[in-house]
Amino acid sequence: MRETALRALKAVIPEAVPIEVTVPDNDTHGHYSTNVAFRLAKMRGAAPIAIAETIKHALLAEGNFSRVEVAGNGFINMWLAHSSLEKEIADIIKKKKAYGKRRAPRAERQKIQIEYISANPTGPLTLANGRGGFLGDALANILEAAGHDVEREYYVNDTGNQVRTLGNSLLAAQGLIPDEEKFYKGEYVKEWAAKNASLVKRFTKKPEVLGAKAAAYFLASIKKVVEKGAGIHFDRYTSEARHIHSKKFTDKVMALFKKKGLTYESEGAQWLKTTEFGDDKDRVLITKEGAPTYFLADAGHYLETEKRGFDTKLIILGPDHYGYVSRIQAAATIVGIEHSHVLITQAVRLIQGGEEVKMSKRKGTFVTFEELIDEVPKDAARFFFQMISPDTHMDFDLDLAKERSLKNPVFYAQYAYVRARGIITKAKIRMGRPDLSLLDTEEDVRLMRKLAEFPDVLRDAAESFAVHHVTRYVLELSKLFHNFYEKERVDGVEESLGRARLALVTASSIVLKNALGILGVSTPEKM
RNA sequence: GCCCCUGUAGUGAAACGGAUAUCACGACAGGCUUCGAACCUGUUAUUGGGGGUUCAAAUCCCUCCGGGGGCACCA
Repeated sequence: MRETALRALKAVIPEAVPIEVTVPDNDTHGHYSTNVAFRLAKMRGAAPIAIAETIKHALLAEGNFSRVEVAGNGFINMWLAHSSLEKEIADIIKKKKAYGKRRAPRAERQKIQIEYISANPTGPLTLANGRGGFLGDALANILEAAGHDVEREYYVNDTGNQVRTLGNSLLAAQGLIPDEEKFYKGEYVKEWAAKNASLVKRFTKKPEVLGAKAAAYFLASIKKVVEKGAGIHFDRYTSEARHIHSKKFTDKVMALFKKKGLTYESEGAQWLKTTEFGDDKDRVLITKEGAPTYFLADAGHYLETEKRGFDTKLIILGPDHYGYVSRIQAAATIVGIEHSHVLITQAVRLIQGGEEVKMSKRKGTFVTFEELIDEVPKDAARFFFQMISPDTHMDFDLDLAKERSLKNPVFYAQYAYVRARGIITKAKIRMGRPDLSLLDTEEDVRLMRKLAEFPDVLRDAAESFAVHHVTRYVLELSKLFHNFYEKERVDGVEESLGRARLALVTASSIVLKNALGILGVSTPEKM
């Protein structure tokens, strides 16, 4: 809907000035508002107010707005004509599930690979993994709705050091080899080792094989928790062993680095000149023992992604990977990925009995993602995590989370949907061809406007990777719907008005369902 | 020491450089003969301190104070 305002403004402003249109929180500032007069003031050498007045008259002549006002020092506030809102409501009812989605124009459309979680299969998922998982899953939905081609990827480090360490940890847990500081210590290690005692014993001399077997088991349980428990989906589980090493992508990317003259040898190791791409130091690709580093394998993975035709790569990492960002961006640039974004989610701290517990997978002190999903309903967990910005540091107390899940705003939104569906299924009248111009109370109009915002919200969220904006939108829409519900009725009013209201309720139920669907939250018919 | 994130009502959070800083929970006072009260209506903040840039700063810059995280030939 904001497009209407943008287009109208572009038509009446000859200068190539960036035009911003905002949706004010306050109705007295219009449906849409722009500060463009301030921008033009310098260019035209005139007062913002005078410029705003000129634009105002041009907009009024244009016809999409019922009212245009100049306010403050030069804001231009616009009120959409009621007929524009009516058209939008009719459009929602017509498009149903597809409302809000679009096919991006060819020039804008990107082939995006979004990678999230990618936790090593050496144990259960942590809460931080879950946070990234929820974010990635919803973001993938949002990017898809914005018309891009999206692949959801879980990159599995199923080979190398950490798998051998897992194998050794299992051996140590059974007392077959001496324990070491770097081994995984969690209960899950002891449990698995005890349960598979004979297998562990058989591979005493081959920790990497044992580790691989255990990794396969842990990956399977991760998949179960993620896909079934949390509703987080993936299109591809990319295996480091099978997709990267077996296909020689480490060799290929190494060759590419060499060809570009970006490698050198020092102290017996092979280095990549990542400093030429903004990193604070160069990074090792091959150790002096001749082993490829994790970074080289990751670079190979990025090359594989590029070769598979992706022009955009998005990766969601936890805060422990912060130091990794600039080197992975360097690799992305070198292998030729056009747009590479690294999103860092901030930490989730664990609180128990009012005190912080240091979470460590290695030491085994953490609440697993599975525990969270078991204790807190999936919808509540998703909504809670997706309501806040990934930059926020979270303190997490499982007992509190259980208690809070009862007060979770997700029910507020779902209840709005239930109420809407209740009205629709119980209505004694049929919508037919409603006369939407009858929707003229404050509650009607505010709800109509909020509904019409949905496509704008999705586009903004896609551009800024801001999942929580969609969640906030759902709450705002729910609030307006509850307000409408309290004040206005479908049943028991004059029939033509009732039909128009039924259309508005129908449109509300559609948008609520679509928006909650993007967030991966269900819309029950009854609660 | 260097780098990233962060400091907003009692609590947890939101806010594209914009106008009267939103929302939830808690608290207090009210509201169901009518489409489900898991709802609605009211009451509570000069955004950690100090400078600066701007017509306009929670937002950008500098500085101080306080939190969280990262700085491996580990993953």
